[in-house]
Amino acid sequence: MNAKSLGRPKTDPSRDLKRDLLLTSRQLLDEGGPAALSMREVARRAACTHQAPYHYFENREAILASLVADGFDALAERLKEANDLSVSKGLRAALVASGAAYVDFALVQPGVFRIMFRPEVCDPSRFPAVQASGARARDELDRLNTIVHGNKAQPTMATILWAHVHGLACLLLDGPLAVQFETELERKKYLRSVGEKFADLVLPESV
Amino acid sequence: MNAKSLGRPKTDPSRDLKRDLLLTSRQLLDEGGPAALSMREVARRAACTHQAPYHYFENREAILASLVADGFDALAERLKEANDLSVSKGLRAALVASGAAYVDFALVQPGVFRIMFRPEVCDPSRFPAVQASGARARDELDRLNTIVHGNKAQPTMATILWAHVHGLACLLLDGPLAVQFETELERKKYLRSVGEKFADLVLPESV
DNA sequence: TCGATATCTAGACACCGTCAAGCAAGACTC
DNA sequence: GAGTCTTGCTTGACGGTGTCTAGATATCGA
Repeated sequence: MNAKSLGRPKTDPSRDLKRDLLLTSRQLLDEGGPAALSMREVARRAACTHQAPYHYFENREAILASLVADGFDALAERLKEANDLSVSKGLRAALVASGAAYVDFALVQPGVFRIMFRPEVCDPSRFPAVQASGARARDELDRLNTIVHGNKAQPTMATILWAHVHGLACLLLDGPLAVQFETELERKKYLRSVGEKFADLVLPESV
Repeated sequence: MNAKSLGRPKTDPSRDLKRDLLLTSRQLLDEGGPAALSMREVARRAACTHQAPYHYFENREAILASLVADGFDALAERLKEANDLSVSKGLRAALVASGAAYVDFALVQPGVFRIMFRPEVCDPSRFPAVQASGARARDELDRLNTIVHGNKAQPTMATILWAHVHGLACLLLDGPLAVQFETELERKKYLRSVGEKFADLVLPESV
């Protein structure tokens, strides 16, 4: 039986409910965090009954897991692009760009970023796709470490790199840095100087 | 009217329901995150009706806010003790101890730590006590910055310090470092070497 | 004795996630 | 072209949730 050709095609082929549900979910997540993402509200906004989402997602956590996996993929992609700068622009540029990419991702997709490291919201051990995408992001940060330190790279240094960018993103999203800046320009300027300062610490010989 | 002397004293004076509710809440938070903290479950565990908690807390968020404020106070206290080491043991010892104190706090009170930087769970702007306690913790980290850098201290450096310890705590609690270690001893050893390595970066002259 | 007040209890409401059942219609088999 | 399979939903129900409203009861000051 060819599953693809069976069954009723959508009455409105221009509509993709699954995609709409994911878009709506991301919106709700950005607006009010995971607590604001209810199956019934998602359904209401996507203009379907409260059970329709269960056709595409086993349960609420499966929606979150899908968003988290996509989030890690997007983050890995951004980090890869930043790391690749090392070829054309050198170590230091790659280091600064990676930090900026990580923080920028958190600011652009705050709702998803906030749940990406929260096992009680979405437990990676129950979603292999989340684990795989998470590993991809992690690999890029490890790669940054070897780019910066070459064969002298140590795991402790990779941890320091990740802790720095992750902590910075958290403080900017929800911590004291969230309310400190009047304009986006100010914030970017400050972030840039933090990035440069951190690069000075990690690559003192290049000061 | 002296509000303290009015009203019915507790039938069982050895019982302090408010305290019990807070203890129970912290337990639930550690067990399953904020989603697991329901007013009704708190009431059940504290052996009262589902409405009794409302006598002491305006709503669910008020319980969380109380825990968060206490959490920031405890964190500030730990950081203060670590910073004070600078007098007897020097800058570097204070720097390493502060990082260890921050991370240790997150591991000892994971449930509370996880919601301390999550405005959608507990919005500081609605709870002045949370803001005040949060500022106290922040002040200690700023103080660490001036201890380490003296009159050359810059805000960017304070941000780097906070981002480092906060990121480390997050990665350890819920990130990739959470599953990496077999024993607590291994984890402590690794954390120690991360702390020393970070101190090397921040205080290169003392290497 | 009599409110006033603290400390709760009891019931109701709307909303939540999700289980169970069913229905309409295109695609395939014959 | 009838019958069956399958998809993509809809409808209804259940027990759980936060919280509003309305008491109930016990102890104090007067």
